[in-house]
Amino acid sequence: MKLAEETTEAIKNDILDKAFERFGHYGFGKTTMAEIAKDCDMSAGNLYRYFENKKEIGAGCAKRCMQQKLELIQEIVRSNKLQPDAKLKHLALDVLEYMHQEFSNQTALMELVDFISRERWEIVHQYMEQERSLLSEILSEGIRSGEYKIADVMETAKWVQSSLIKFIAPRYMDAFSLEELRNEANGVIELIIRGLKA
Amino acid sequence: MKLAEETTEAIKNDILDKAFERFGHYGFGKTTMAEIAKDCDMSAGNLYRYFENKKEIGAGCAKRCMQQKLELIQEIVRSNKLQPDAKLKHLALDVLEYMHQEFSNQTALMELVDFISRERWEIVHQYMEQERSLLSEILSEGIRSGEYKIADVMETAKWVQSSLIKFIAPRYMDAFSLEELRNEANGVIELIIRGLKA
DNA sequence: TAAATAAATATTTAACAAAATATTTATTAT
DNA sequence: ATAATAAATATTTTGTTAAATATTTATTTA
Repeated sequence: MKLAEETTEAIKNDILDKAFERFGHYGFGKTTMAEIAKDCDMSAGNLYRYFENKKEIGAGCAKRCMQQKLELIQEIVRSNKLQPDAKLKHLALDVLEYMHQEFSNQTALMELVDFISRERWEIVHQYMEQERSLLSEILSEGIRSGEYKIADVMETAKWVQSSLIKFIAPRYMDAFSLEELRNEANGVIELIIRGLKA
Repeated sequence: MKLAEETTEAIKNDILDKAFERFGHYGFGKTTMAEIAKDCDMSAGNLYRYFENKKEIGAGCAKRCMQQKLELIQEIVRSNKLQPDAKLKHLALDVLEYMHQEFSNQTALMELVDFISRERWEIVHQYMEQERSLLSEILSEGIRSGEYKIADVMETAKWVQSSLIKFIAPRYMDAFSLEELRNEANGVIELIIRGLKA
C-alpha cells in the first residue's frame, strides 16, 4: 500500500533536515548520499524514491531555508502590534540576525549558496519575488495610514529590497562582523524610512 | 645605470595592462607568466624585477581597477557643476555603468575578484574606506548648503555606501541585467536622497 | 652595474588509473 | 502493489606521476 501523503512529506522533511545538517557542516561536495541515508536510517537507493538526485536535495534545502526566511518576514509583516516603520526595522535587523546565525554556525553553508547561485538561480529569483511582495505589503500599509508617499509600490519594494541586499543575502555574511552589519542595517533602513515619508 | 623612476612605473603599468587583459579574457588561473611576458616583449623571469609574483600582479590589477573607480568618483565629487543630489545620482549610476561595462567585456574577471576576496580582502577594505571618504565629501557639501540633515557624516556615508553595494560592488554584476540594475540604482539613490533631507 | 635573458629548480596543474560515490536496476519484504 | 534493500552500473573524485608553469639563479648584454 502507498504511504500517506503526510508520511511521504515527513520523510522528505527528515531527509532535508539531515542533509542540511551535513551540507552546513561538511559542505555539499563532501557529503555523500550514503551518509544522508544512514542519518535517515535508510539505504542510499531509497533516497531516490524521495528526491531525483543529490542536487535536488541541495535545492530542497535551499528552498526550505528561504521558505523559513519568508515565514520570519511574514510574521513581521502580519504583526498587528507593529507600525510600518517598526516592521521595516525588524525586517532588516531580524533577517540579518537570522542569516548571520545560520552562516556562523554552519560554516560550510556558503558552498551550497554557490551551487544554487550557479546552477539554480531561478530559486533565488522566485524567493526574491516573494520577499518583494511581502515588502510591498508593509509599504501599502504605510500608504494607507498616510505615513508613506509612494508612487509605485512594487517598484519601491524592489528598491528597498536592493538597498538591504547586504544584510539579507548570504553573500557578505562572512565578510563583515555581525556588529558592523547590525549598525549598517539600522542606518540604511532608517534612511530608507525617512525617504519613504515626505 | 638604473632606470628612471618613471620608466620603471611605465613598465609596471604596461605589465598590469597586459596581464589585466588576459585575466579578464582567460581568467587568472589560465594566464601564464610566460604569456604576460611575451605580451610585454620580455622574458618571464624579468617580470620578477617588477612584481614579486603572479598574485602580486593580480593584486596590482585589482588595485589599479579600484583606483580608476575612485578617480571616476572623485571627478563626480569634485565637479562644481553638480549639486549634491546630482552627485549622488551620478555616483550610483555612473559607477554601475562602469562596473557593468568592465564585467560584460571581460567575462573571466570574476575569477580575479574571487581571488582578491579570498586572499587579499584588505585591498577591498582599503578601497571601501576611500570610497566612503569621497561619499562623505558629498554629504558634507549637502550639509553646508543646508540640503541635508545628517548627525554623523562618516556613519551616514557608510550607510549610503551599504545601500548601493549591489550597484557598486562586482558581486552581482553578472546576475542581473544592466537595465534592471540601472532602474534599481536610480530608485535606491532617490530614496536615500530623500532620506538625507527631512 | 643595471637590465635582461636563459637555464635551473620548485611548485602547480593535467592526465590517467584506481577508488569512491551517485544513480539505476534487480530482488526482497511488507 | 508499495517500500525498501542490495547488487550492478555510471559517474565523479582521488591519488599518482608526467608535463607545464612559477620562481630563482647563473650568465649575458648594454
